[in-house]
Amino acid sequence: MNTPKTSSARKSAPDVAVLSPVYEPPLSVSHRALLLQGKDEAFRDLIYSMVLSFGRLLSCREAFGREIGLTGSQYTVLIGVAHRQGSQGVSIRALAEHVLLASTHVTTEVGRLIRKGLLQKRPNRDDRRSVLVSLSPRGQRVLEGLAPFLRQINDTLFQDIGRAEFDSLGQILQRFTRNTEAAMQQIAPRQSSVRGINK
Amino acid sequence: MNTPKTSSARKSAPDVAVLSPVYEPPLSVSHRALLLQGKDEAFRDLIYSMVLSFGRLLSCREAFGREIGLTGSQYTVLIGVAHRQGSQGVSIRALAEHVLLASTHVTTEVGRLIRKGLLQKRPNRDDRRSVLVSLSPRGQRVLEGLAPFLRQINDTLFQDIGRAEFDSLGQILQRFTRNTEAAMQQIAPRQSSVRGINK
DNA sequence: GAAAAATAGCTACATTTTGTAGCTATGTCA
DNA sequence: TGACATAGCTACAAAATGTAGCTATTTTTC
Repeated sequence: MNTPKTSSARKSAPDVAVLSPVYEPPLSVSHRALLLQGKDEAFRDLIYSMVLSFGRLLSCREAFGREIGLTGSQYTVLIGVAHRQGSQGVSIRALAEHVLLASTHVTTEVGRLIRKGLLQKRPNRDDRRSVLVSLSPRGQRVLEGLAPFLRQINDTLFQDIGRAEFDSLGQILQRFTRNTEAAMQQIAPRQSSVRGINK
Repeated sequence: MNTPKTSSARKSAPDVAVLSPVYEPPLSVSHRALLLQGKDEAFRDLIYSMVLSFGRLLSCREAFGREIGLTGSQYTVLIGVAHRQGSQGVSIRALAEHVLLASTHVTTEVGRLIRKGLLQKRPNRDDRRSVLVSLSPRGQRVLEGLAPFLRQINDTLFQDIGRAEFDSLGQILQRFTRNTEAAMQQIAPRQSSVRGINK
């Protein structure tokens, strides 16, 4: 008969019909350090944790916003202004780069936050195309009031993580971030705009 | 005069009008290990890298989809089926949990992928409410064709990261993910639905 | 075994986020 | 001066996300 003695001798189709073989998708990486016994499961688990925890970070952001009656990206813009306004205010473009949103959306969210009385805007004398955005007194008070909740959640996010792990996470992530930038360039000719590389 | 000799002696308002002091937003964490010289900058940088690089991961996902004529979440559903169909297929609910999308959206995306000829669906005999989704032969071929591009990008993402860093990143992220879950509970009474905790 | 409750999936719709095009005003550079 | 670049704005389109309500089936409970 033509049944091979060992399965390793078999090369292509099995010689008996297998009713429902488990489908095996192609490997998603080839980098050796990411493969355990030729399987990419650990790699996919890692990506999964990243996507999962990333989404939850955004959920926290939404919660911060909701706490003061804002959407997630409105909160992002508000806190972005707080950190970037310096002494004079921040331009729309600089703010957009900081909060990783397209400048066109920053324009509209800033408008909404002004209507809510949380931000203020004034012309930039050095460049009359530009405007300088800053917190209104009420915006400052609102952020002060939110801070305890913010700290509570952020502390929870790192509750059992010490300085050593914090530092090493920072280092690895710094490298990883550089790599994502390289990846963006490899997919760039295939697409026009990419998160974190707003025009 | 009442000007103190040292600035540390000053407690509240300065005694000369400061024209444009730089605004200092409240600290965003209190956890000691995350504060350097009382500043939370390193913490905020870390969160920033996470949001940036994880967002770029989603951009990669979109690029994978675009490569085969799909949107980001359509690709996510397709590859999710590939990894979960096993020998029989996967239910909508199980798939939804795996890909971190609401089951209602999985239903519609699966429908679109069937219309594109990439997936197939059949009734589940053990539970006639349920359906079993699996790749069509064409779906399998499409994923095979995409795999080289997929591996190229994923290799880039980890290009200079060795096994040791890969492992430690995995460990830290595992802990971090648990913490995000705790954070979700703390914001839960304040909001109804949260990414990664689909009902 | 029948009624009540839970579950799987589907459709439809609203909201939010994100992408993109086109416009004005101002600044920069050859 | 004229060509081009930049800052910001408005409006619209596409995609992602949240939610409500419905049917069919299964499980639970009395």
